[in-house]
Amino acid sequence: MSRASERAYAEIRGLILSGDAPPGSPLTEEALADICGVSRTPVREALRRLESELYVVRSESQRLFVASWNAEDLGEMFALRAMLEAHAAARAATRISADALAALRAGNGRLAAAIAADVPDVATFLMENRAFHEIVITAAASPRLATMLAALVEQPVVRRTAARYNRAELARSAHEHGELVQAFAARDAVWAQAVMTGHIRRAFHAFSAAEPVK
Amino acid sequence: MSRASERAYAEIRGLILSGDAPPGSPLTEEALADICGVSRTPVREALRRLESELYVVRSESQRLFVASWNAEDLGEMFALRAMLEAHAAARAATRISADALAALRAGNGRLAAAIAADVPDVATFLMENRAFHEIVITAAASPRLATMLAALVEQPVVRRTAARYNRAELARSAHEHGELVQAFAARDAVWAQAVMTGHIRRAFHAFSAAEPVK
DNA sequence: CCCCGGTAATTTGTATACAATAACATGAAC
DNA sequence: GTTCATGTTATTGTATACAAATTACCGGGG
Repeated sequence: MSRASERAYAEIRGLILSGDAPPGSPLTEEALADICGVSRTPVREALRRLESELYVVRSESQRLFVASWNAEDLGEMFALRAMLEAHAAARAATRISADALAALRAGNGRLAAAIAADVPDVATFLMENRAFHEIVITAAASPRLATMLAALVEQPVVRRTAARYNRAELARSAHEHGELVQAFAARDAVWAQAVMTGHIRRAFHAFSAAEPVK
Repeated sequence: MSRASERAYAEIRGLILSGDAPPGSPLTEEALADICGVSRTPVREALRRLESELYVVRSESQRLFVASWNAEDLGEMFALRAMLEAHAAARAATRISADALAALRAGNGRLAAAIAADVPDVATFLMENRAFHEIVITAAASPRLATMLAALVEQPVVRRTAARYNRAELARSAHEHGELVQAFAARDAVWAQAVMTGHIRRAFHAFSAAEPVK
């Protein structure tokens, strides 16, 4: 995708992620074209992509809306994510490079230190958390798996989960990441898979408890 | 998607599935527009969709080609399919309706009878096989899971696997479907998941043995 | 013979105009 | 007051023209 449609994609995605375009709100091509400063053509391409990534949904009459979700959707997304990401962890355990493993260890060390020092910098946590999971997915070396996971993890509602952690949950998350590093170091696929399954499912339940979906 | 782009999508997809557009061959918008009898605009939309469904791949210079695969890709696709479809079977076991279960039983009965009577009608088998798996996926009631599976199962190379079965493999497949029906009737998610896992993995190994990828 | 520029040809990207379709509002009939 | 028909408006779908980028080809130089 080239310049204009790429810009439009980033712009519209930003509107959705920031909440400026809330779930369920309609998206018209012309309005978005004005906002992005391009014509409708690249906007249409961006919307197609956002649709395939489940950011937007299309009504039977071809009108587009920001995707919304209910409790059932959320449960479904996390169940799939747990399964796929645990599979990724299992693959990563036997494939991860020494460099990548070191990067995981370093990132998690930084995070643990910040938590221990009682510096609950949420932005830092989100960044480190994201980097951790991305390294694991890359190490799994399965492009289709990566694509599928991206469709789940990039969903705004899923990204929001980690932002809601309290201090105890941050510490728990960092501890689980630490255990994953151990499992990777031991090249133990079964162990890694089990830890990741629990890691994701606990994240889901902590989030559900904290922010019950209407 | 509306008339012209829908037609273009079906037309181009047909070219890929039939082999008229073999893996690796380039796809230019104008040529496809001529073939489909529409302008480039709906062709572009169709190609975007085919790209998101992995039928076509895009080079770094934005040129499109029919997707190709190697042995590693094939193994990856089947590993993912086994995991996802086993999950679908597990969900279906506790959710499937009496009607859907009856449809599975009936379809598999027809198939078993045809095999027993030594009528190896491949087209019939493919149709029944496809219907069986589709009922299971529908019964799983997880739209995201269905989308992910479709991206795998619809791949030409995957669809080809079942077409290569010999008589013994047909019988085996029908028998496994029968066991799945039993597991569903018993509402046994663990059993259904295990049977489906083996079913897909055996299909993969039978195919790999019969048609080693260059 | 190979390599390197430069130009022509091909291909994709974007903008715009117009057509088709769906949503909406208005008003008449019951 | 409700309902249905109809015209109006808004929105999406398609075609086309042109711009930008990439590729291919050709000629000259090393």
